[in-house]
Amino acid sequence: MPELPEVETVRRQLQPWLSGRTIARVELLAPPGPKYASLERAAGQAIERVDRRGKFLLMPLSGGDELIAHLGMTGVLTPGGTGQPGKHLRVAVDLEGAAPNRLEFNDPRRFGRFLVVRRGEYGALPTLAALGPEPFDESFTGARFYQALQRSQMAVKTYLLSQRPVAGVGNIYADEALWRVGVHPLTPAARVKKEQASQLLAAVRDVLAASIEAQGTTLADYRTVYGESGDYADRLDVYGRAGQECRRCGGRLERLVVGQRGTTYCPDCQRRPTDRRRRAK
DNA sequence: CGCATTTCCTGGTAGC
DNA sequence: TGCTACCAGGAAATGC
Repeated sequence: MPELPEVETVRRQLQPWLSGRTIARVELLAPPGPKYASLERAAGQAIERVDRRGKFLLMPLSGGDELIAHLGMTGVLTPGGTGQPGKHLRVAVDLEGAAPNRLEFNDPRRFGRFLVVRRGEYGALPTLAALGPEPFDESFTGARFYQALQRSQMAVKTYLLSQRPVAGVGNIYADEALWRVGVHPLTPAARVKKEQASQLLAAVRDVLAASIEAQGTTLADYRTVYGESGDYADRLDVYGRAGQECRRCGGRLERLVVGQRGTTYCPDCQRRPTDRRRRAK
């Protein structure tokens, strides 16, 4: 499922092809709705560039609008124009100029979004409006991350998934980063120590950077713009490995549910924070 | 406002 | 083989 590394991979591939291109028309094949709002406004505007914030692709348009794509779980962007439209084609963007001159958005599960807003006006996208810092922003320090964590009593994993303390971390990389620093996913965010917070931010950066280098993690649906799989799945230490052995201590990885999300962790490396109510054994 | 819960959606798969 | 039941989950909507 596309998280920051997968979206960044797609961005890097789209950028040289799409930037500067003028949109001739946009065809909406999905039922109209807020997930596909205002697409008709894009016609006649040029795509200035392809940016990314967290898991959102942001394409500022020359007429003062902005085209926003979120891949959800199963969204795939591909240069189209070949063959018949697929069963799950939701949006097709026709471009002026030489082929390939069509961008297709396929999304079997329809969790994705593909819409136009006035530039910078993210009222329809509250998560984007309240998005935390980009993890690779150099002015984003461990101290600032610690301050952000201090503001919430939520389980640290759930808080990471909210996109508020840092942008772009999803279920896979949250589990990976927490395992790397030995923090239990249910630890209240505000109880993460200052030193741990710095280590956690460093771990988030390391795992995201390594995955970007591998062009992301393909478990099922994610593909790059050119249809390739991401190779990071082979390097996952915890996600999807419940019941297998921990690569650090050799113990058995366990699965639990945190904030309605499947979570894998090592009960030996990631100790639960002290619970005062726990009875003596 | 903060946080928990529910909803959206369908391919894949386990079980019979 | 074909059927049902259930699971996966990012973000928004809803509830308290």
